[in-house]
Amino acid sequence: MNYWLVKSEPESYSWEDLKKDGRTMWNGVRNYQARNNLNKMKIGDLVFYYHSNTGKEIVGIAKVIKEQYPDPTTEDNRWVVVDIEPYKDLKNKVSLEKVKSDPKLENFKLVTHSRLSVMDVSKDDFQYIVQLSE
DNA sequence: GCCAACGTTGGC
DNA sequence: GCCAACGTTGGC
Repeated sequence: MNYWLVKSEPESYSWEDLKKDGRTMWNGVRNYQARNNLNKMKIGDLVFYYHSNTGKEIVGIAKVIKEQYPDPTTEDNRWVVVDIEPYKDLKNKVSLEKVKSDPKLENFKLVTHSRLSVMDVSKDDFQYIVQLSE
């Protein structure tokens, strides 16, 4: 079981949209590092859902329900998608500000690789952030 | 809305 | 293979 974090601008597709839809295809990734992470996702993996730009906070946890397949929104076969569904709301959202100010999370990729849109999260960090949200 | 950081592209 | 130019992301 692995843990991940994906970013989305709530203006284009928010956590609420995902809950309304029940599931979604995570398309639009056009970055190799992010794509490589999509490739590694397995059914059942848990994924933090982060709102970038507006909110700048982790708002929920999604679950991988379909592993990588070619992105149908492009002819370019380099890119893949996965399907996710909402798994859990975070009781208390965890803001970027909080993540940044927490010395335990100084190596969290959200801070150190701020432009990466799909990143892996260590089990320790995942559990720690879940704790922060309770 | 600006701009820094970073990734990609293409000319040489 | 280098690097300048350009495009995109995301915090502020």
